[in-house]
Amino acid sequence: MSHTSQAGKVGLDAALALPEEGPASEGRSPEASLPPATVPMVVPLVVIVGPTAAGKSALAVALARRFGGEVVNYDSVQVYRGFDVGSGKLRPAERHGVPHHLLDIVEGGQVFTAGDYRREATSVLARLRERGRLPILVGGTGLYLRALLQGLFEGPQRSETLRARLRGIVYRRDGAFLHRILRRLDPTTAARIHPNDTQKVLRAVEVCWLAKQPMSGLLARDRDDAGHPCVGGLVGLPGYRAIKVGLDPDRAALYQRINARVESMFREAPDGQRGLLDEVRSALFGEGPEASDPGNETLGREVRRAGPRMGTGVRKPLEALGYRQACALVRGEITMEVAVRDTQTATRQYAKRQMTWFRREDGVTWFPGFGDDSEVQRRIAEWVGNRIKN
RNA sequence: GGACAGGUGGCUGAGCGGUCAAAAGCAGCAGACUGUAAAUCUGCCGGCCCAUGUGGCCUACGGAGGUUCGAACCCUCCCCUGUCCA
Repeated sequence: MSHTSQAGKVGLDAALALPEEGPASEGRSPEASLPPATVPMVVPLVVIVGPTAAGKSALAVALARRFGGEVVNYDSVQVYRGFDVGSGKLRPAERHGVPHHLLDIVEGGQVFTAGDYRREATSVLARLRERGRLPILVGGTGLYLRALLQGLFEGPQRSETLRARLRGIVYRRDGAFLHRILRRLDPTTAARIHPNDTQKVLRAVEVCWLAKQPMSGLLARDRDDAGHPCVGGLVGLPGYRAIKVGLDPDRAALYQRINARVESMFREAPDGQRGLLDEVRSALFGEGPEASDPGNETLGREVRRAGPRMGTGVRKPLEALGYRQACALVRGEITMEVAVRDTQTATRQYAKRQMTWFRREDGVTWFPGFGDDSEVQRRIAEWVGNRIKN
């Protein structure tokens, strides 16, 4: 099941390797069960889950200081450089010297996916293991966390060319038509995905097409390309024992915090620091590699017709909560009041979705309250301390 | 004081004699989620009841009366709100 850190890494990389490589072309002979000597020690890994604004980041820092850990981000917006205030990144001073990983690793114009995340995160974890540091995962993107902990099935990466073609179909016909195509390619998966969920239908068609086999088949595999056993096409994260902490603050209190936080994000920062609007302005109009933005107008129209899409010229993080509204505000399309209100609402809804996702995450121990409350920190630290020992 | 326009479920807003517990959107609640995920999508959404259904009952379209077999929709009066004229 497990491998040494080196072997494990290689194995993972192979497992994650992408479509170009032929199926059985591996030179390595699959070692389904490695000799015990090379099996790595199973090390603990702390995971913090919970809705936005619950104080996860503060808790992470507190735990890191207490247990000699380092923070590893699993938030899909915080990975972007230059998107700090709006994504709720801890400011350097608030990190109290604790190293943070996987922040600011992508430029605004670049696409970053769950697969990319898994690749980056596994290598960070390997490095921490070598240094004997306790990894503390914090963030809010359930899919990224799952991609890391459980793995992703071995399927093709997204292909912009194919997607462009498929989108053309959606354009000319409709989403339901694409779903009918999927039904022919892979009835099992088609049954699982609602015809209106074009984004997921599109991905499924892409997978079937590129892999030249039904996606449901890939999901049912019990052995990965390298011959290692896996479940449902997932290779998991061998060598780690996840200790999962969930923050479960009072709903009304959380919503109040969200409202207040959003409000202050939109206000110009008093102490000369960059605020949300500054971030948006520089992402939109200049400074930085992603300054010029030719095809944006045309794309805007496409976006409206075919739903939010990515492509050249569109910066993914600008579609994120708060940034989207801030853009509209900077362009003069909405007022400050509306921008704030919309962002507050959208953020509350996001928090709700996170709760739905994390509620069904396996093995989470939930704690009431906020993560920046010292009493809550103390209780959780005590509990985590016990879990690390066993 | 006069002339119009209007008052509909938490909000916006359709409906203008029966098929209306009342379109649609928003908000809210619940859920799904395997490479865009701070995304995308689904269900529920006046109350109560048998909880099987193209089910039953109650309360609802500013208030009070009236016309009608039947009214959110028509008439009368009253109370509010907006615009205009004084």
